[in-house]
Amino acid sequence: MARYNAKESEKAWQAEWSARNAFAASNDSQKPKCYVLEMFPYPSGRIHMGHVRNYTMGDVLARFRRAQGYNVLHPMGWDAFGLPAENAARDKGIHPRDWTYANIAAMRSQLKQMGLAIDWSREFATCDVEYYAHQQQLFLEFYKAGLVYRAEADVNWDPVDHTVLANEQVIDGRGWRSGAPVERRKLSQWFFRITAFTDDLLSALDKLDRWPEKVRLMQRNWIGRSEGARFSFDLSNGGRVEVFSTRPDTLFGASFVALSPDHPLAEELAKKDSRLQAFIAECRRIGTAEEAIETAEKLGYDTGLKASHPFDASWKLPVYVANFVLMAYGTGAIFGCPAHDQRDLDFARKYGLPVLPVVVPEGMEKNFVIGDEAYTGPGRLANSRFLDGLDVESARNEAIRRLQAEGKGTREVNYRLRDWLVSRQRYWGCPIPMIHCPACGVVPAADLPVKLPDDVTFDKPGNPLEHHPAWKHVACPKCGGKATRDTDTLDTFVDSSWYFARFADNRAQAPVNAKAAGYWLPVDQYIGGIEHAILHLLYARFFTRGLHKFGYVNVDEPFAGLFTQGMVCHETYRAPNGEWLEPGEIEKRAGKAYLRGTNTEAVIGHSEKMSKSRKNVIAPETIIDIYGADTIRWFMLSDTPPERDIEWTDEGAEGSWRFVQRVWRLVEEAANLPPPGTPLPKDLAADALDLRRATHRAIAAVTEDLENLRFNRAVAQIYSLANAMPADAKIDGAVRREALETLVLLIGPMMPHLAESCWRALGHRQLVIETPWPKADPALVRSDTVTIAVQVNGKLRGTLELARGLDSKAVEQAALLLEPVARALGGKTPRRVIVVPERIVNIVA
RNA sequence: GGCCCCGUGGCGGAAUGGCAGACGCAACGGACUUAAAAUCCGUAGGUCCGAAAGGGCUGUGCUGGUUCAAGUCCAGCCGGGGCCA
Repeated sequence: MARYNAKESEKAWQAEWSARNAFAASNDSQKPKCYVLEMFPYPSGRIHMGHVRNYTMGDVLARFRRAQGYNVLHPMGWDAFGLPAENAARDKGIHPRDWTYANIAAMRSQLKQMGLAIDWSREFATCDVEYYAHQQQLFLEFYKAGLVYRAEADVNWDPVDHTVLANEQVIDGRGWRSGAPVERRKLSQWFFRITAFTDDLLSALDKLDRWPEKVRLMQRNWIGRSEGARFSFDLSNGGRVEVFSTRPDTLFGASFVALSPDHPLAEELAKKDSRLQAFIAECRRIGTAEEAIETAEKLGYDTGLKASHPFDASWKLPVYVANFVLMAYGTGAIFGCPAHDQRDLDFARKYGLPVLPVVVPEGMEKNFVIGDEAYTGPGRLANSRFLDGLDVESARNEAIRRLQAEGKGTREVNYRLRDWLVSRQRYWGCPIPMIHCPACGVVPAADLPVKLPDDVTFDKPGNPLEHHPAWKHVACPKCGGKATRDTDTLDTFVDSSWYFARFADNRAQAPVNAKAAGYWLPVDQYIGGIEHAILHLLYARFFTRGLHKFGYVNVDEPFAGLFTQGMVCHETYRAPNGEWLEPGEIEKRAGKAYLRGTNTEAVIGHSEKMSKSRKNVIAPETIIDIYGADTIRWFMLSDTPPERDIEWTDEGAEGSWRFVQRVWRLVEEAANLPPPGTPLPKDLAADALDLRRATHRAIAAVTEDLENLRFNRAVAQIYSLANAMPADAKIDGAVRREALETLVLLIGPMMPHLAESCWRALGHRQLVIETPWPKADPALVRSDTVTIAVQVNGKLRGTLELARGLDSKAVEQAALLLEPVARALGGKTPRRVIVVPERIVNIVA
């Protein structure tokens, strides 16, 4: 008997599927459609375990739906623009294009080794001119629709690398690469007007019922709707300043007004005040990250101006410029109520400003004082004139009503969500198709596509497009005069905001083939990492609304179902000197780890997400090389629920491998099976009936589990069916064939190569991928008898095996006759007997 | 600090309010083998009684509550994680 040769068999089946063009999706089919999509990868050069887990899950679903009779779209592409390619160019002297396409070729071949049921004919990379040309067209359509605009924006500027940094690239106030202190600069940048859809992006979340609640919550928080009031303070210099506050009820607790360092008034005052100027410059050094601003020490500069309280003109408040006030939120100015806001309190304590509580919690009317913590809870208003005695909500409404009545302000809804800044001062991205003309201003490029020039160098800091001698110089499309191209490229999140629509027809002349997209969208199941819960998904939702507006798609929501899978983790090891060790550098003996080949003990650390820095990475290609793709796929699906972090273990991999061999053995050893299609006998022996029941119960359970992406449970059900396979040939052959064939079909989506080999060995000419999903016979899933638990006072005392549908009285009688029940009762008469039909009897004594 | 999620054997984890621990991993005992690997059979939450068969008690982070019945529902706490600050 031969062991299953995974390597040979997997290669052969992959070739067979490919030759048949088996996974090509039809844009014209009578079958119901199902669009399964995993987040496309960045072409770093090799796949990692996270990819394996992600793509295995998607593949199982794609193959399962296909077997169920759906016309399945399961495509793959490459999120191919981005900084690493430029870093490679600079460090290794490889052109970003060559580096990227070489990486794509390598990863494509690795993904193919996984045996994914992907329609490779739809593949594209976002760095393909054919893709980004369309993206430029879309950019211009957004522009014409008023959804793209140019504005001055604060950016994190790295003065050494001459580039703008994203907030997450600023670490402790320094550029992540250069280590230089980051400056806040104002630059003219391109924005997508995502805030045009704020309300809809927020309210439509309620309808995304196949999204994890967690992700919807994160998006809600990110959008950050808050209700409050916008009103103004009159200033001692004759001007006025508008503030936004969610707590107008605390107005009588105000002790200062604070402006953002970027507030126009602050800048105006700074013109005549060099110390204020210096202070503002100091503030800008923090960068733009909210967290950095939040955790920095609260600092202020007293402008000397006084503001009049809106409810009492004789009440004057000092006006500060303060580093914790964000220009981007509300109006860029606040009133400070130290008693009920922590930041205001920190500020007030530092500058010796009054702290007057105006909201007092229930029962503390006599002795309420504010210490180091602001009070933000419920209570009644105090020290607040006409608001005294009201609860917070009523006081808020009343304060707004009065502000409105006196013409000082209005009720307003504010959002945390900002417009999306998409300008990046980088080469390896989609060029922004705009031209700057000294005469005509900003003019859309007329010569699409605006292609990236090939002859660029990366020896200077900054943007290579800016340094290119010729590329940016161009005639103005409007007046023909000398003009320059925009040298910025688009944020790579733009690339991933519409790729799912392009997959509907990747050769379309238009950016999106409306007919094809109308057929395929929305994506029925999108699968990816939780790290994209906010930005990518929000941008894609925004973009889809734009595409809808332009008539490319007929939905607002791109992803009807979303699933976020957990990370892949592994144990970590450290040498006695504290250095991280790779799994290959240690060996385990009796539960302890030693440096390989020595008696030096290594420290076994926590299981953590696989990462190079902790050296706990296991390369998928190594595992595929040893065990094959089916084993690694099976591992990824087993045991751990898909949304949780999974721990990779060698033992688990071996266990999966053993199961591959076991299934193969079951098929090979099956003796004297009648040919495929042999009808089942009418009368079955008891053990044959049991096997049929196990078979059909497995079909029902696995089907339900796969429908709900509960892969780990499906795996357990399949193990149970394998355990039910008889070791001998006493059971009717046709029944054993049914059980075996079912087992093979059920593993089909998970271990597709093994399934094909087994199916062939069982005498089929057809492939598993052409075979419909098995159907469970309800009569066999439901057993005739039922096990009823019998409790006395809630404690299990025995079980009854009874026919279904017996009346309660009979069940009660049978329960009372059980010997352990009688013993537990000790002669007492039951006070009450609860009979839950076909489930349980509880006797209360 | 606010909001949300999660705490079940040695481990990963099952369990529409109704038999806790399915299934897998690791472990242990046995069979096969000259031996090993592979494979097969079996055992197993803890604890106590018993020679054994078997039986008692106890058990899902902690403390209460609701219920005939709680891993599951409610309240509070402890611990871990996430998001927003």
